[in-house]
Amino acid sequence: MEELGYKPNILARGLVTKRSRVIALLFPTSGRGLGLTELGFVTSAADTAREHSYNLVLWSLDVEDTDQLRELIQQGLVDGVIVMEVHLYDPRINLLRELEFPFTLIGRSSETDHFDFADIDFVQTARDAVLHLIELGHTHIGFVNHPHQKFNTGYGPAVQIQIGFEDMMEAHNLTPRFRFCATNPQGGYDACRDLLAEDPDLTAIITMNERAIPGIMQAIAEQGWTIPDDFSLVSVVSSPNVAQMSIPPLTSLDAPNIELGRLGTERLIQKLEGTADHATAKDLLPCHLVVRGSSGPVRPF
Amino acid sequence: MEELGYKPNILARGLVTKRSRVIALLFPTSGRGLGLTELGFVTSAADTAREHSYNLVLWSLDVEDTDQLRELIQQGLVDGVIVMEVHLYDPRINLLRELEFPFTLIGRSSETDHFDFADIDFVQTARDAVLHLIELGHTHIGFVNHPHQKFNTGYGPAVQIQIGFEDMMEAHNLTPRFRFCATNPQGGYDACRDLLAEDPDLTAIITMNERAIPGIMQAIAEQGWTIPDDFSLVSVVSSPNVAQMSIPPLTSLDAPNIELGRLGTERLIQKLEGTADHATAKDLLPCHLVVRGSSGPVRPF
DNA sequence: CTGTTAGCGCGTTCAT
DNA sequence: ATGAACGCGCTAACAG
Repeated sequence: MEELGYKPNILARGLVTKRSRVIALLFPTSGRGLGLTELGFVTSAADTAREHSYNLVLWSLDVEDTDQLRELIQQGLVDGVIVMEVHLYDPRINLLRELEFPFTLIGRSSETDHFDFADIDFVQTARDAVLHLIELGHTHIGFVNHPHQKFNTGYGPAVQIQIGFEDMMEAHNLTPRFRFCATNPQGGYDACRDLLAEDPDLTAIITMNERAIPGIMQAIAEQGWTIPDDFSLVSVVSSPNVAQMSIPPLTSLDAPNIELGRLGTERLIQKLEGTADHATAKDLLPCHLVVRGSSGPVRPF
Repeated sequence: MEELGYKPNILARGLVTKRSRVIALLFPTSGRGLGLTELGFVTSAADTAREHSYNLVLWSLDVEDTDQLRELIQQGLVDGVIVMEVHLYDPRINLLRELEFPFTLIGRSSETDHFDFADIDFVQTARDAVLHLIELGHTHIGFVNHPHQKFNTGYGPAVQIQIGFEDMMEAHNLTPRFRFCATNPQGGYDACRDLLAEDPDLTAIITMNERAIPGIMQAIAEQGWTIPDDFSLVSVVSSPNVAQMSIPPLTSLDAPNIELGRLGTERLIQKLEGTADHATAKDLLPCHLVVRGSSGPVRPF
């Protein structure tokens, strides 16, 4: 036949096999949450798809925009979707169920039992952060969360991580103090000062609000304190790049974003190929503790 | 016919029209260059594609991996590609030309005349940065570049921006001083100290090496200087998020990444639809100057 | 202008 | 074993 340079047309193949070997990554761009962590999802999902001879398309749809999602799915281009930035009550999930369309989640919804997902183990992450500080001798530890509104609307990470924080503190007979906080330096500054007013003996803060960090550090500096000699700061669910941008570089619990992207993608492909286990896959991965320069032994009295 | 719920199958359509309405974004993941700026390319390319009823697939191939690129193109899934992270001598471009496959560049190659591209106007950006500082009264200004090796291998931005810096300085009868610099805080620290040793009267530094910034700030602080009162720092070709993470927030020239992603994508689609102008499109966009807290009037002697 | 038909490039089935 | 024919779902070209 054609000895050289023949390549099957993937469209024609897809037309007859009913399988395009294309999957979509659903990531809302409007959610303001597009950071390095999300970029890790995207790149690792793309890499993983390629390894399995799949193509990954990007659908940057708003979470609420189920009309367009339905339309895209019905085009028939993709075999399944990976959902990012999952909300507790996520209209996209209802649609996918209704259409009986294959999907996996990166993140968790409210009906956690019924779906496959890969997510950060926020509770464990909070515990690891607290434990790290306790081992350094800290007993007065504060937590700076996301804004109150996010917590109230059931934003999973904000809820979960606070649970982990409170659990671990109480398990050690320590008082858990926390503040909600706007996602900007001013918010961090205010939250930090509030916490110090509530407990002047505070020697450490854990936060998962990256944008608030400069403000927190500012507030600490204004106390005349130096990090990490006088005060410790631990960033949780962050990305290495931002941790390394601070002075001193931040001790952090880095999000397992590469692993999560890979897991979500592989699981979806398994479903499509029919090689998945029967049980739904629930992968909870803890963050990686990386001790950099912002945490140290508690200051002597 | 079918009153409700009929959607054309896009694969079948593509098979007959010879146009899948799918385009690919080529972005090398191994290049270590995956930052917020690149994320902006990806999201805006995806958004723009969607607006024109195109799908965007992600091909995270290594720059050198032309074999796999050829294979993917010959699959016939995509109508054209957008090339990111363009190298001056980029094997991908040769392949695309050889295959006569439609493409646009985000960035520039050596044969700038023959291809469509959208890129940052680095020369103008450097000039804007210098001008900003000159207007503040600074006359002793240093520049911290990327590593020497990147410069030597013809990494476009590193070359272009230095040209702009030197031009503008000499046009004002000022001495341009610069250092190459490893992409980490230690590199920034060393480069800053070198520059200060060479010219103790230095009052401002421009850098496009984001990772070096903490080190630069550290070196300034060790001089007993405060930013922006005693020393000014301007970050060029950066992204707002990192500028806002510093204390004080950095005056920066933010990359026009959204616009670039949009331009590259629209131009490719125009080519595919045959609605493009005959002339090759060369879009050079300057960065946006955003004055935050790291630049101020030169300190009095 | 509406209705019919051919064929895009494959995988699959059926016949040899 | 190898080979011919059919059809996936659509658009384009053509006939009425």
